[in-house]
Amino acid sequence: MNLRNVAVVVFDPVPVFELGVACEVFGLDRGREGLPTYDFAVCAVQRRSIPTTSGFSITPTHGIDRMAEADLLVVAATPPSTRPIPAALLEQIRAGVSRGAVVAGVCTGAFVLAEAGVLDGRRATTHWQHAAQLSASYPRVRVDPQRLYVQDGPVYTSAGSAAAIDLLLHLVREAHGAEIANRVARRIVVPPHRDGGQAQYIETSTTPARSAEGDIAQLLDWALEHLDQDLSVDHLAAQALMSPRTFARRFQEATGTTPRAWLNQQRLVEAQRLLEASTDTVEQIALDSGFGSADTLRRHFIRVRGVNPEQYRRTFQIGAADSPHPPT
DNA sequence: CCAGCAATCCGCCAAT
DNA sequence: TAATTGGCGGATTGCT
Repeated sequence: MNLRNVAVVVFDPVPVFELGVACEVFGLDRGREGLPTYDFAVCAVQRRSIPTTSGFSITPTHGIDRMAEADLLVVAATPPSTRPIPAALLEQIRAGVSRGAVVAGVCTGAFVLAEAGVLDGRRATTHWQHAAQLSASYPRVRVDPQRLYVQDGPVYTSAGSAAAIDLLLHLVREAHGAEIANRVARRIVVPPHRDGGQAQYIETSTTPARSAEGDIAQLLDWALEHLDQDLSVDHLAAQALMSPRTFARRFQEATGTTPRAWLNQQRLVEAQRLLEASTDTVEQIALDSGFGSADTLRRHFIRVRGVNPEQYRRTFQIGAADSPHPPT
């Protein structure tokens, strides 16, 4: 994916948080830190002062014609009152998909993508409060409210507000690799725990935070530092001072996945980083990231990324453009 | 790609 | 009594 030019579309009222996330990830010049820079624009149908969800107003600098230049179109959350959606805007979205751009619907932005028709037959998610309505209004969209974010081809959607971060970082990872995505994540101080390459498979937690989450969070930090070691469930449980059975339950509650699945995700992200940043052999990288052998790493890699480690490395070391797209 | 085998996961339940 | 714990066994996953 070539990702240089990003356009965000906002409506009335402008969702402050979602717009802020997009600005934080794509709208700041971090070129001095060796991170990618973007042509970034906030667009709206009418270039006038638009009220936000929090009482103040902003004035977009661009109209929706600006969307035609973008590699990535981010559609911010839209209240159901924003109807009808201007035909010219829907046309920009359809045209974007046709010419190979990527579109991302954040939160209720999925409704706009659905209205444009680019979600027909595709999987998508949205804020859990609106999932039923999305499904009812657009029967051709396969709504999965359990995911933090969902990719289907060039169309991405994310659940509630905070999942926008996970989605946009995922896009950064696809375009620029795990190393860059991790650095951006660190820069905006997002904890790495949901930052696995497969965060879209983590179920959104509806259970309230429990005190045990702190213990698990500590353990996750510890495990990330020791990925190359034998991290069996028994070892992890001992480290967390719990019985294996209780540990497994706590882990589920805190992360939404099982220990093994989480470890595999984290190890895969580490392997990706090493493939990009080092010239070590795949065998060595497999050992350093905690996979028992190059063969094991290869199988996990193909399953998640759709290409083998050698191909992935070549893509990122020669041309920074055109990252492989995993089949969905 | 397969087979053999170990680790893992999860429902169940007795004990706290 | 209600909630939590943790051991057990069988089905499954997934490693070598």
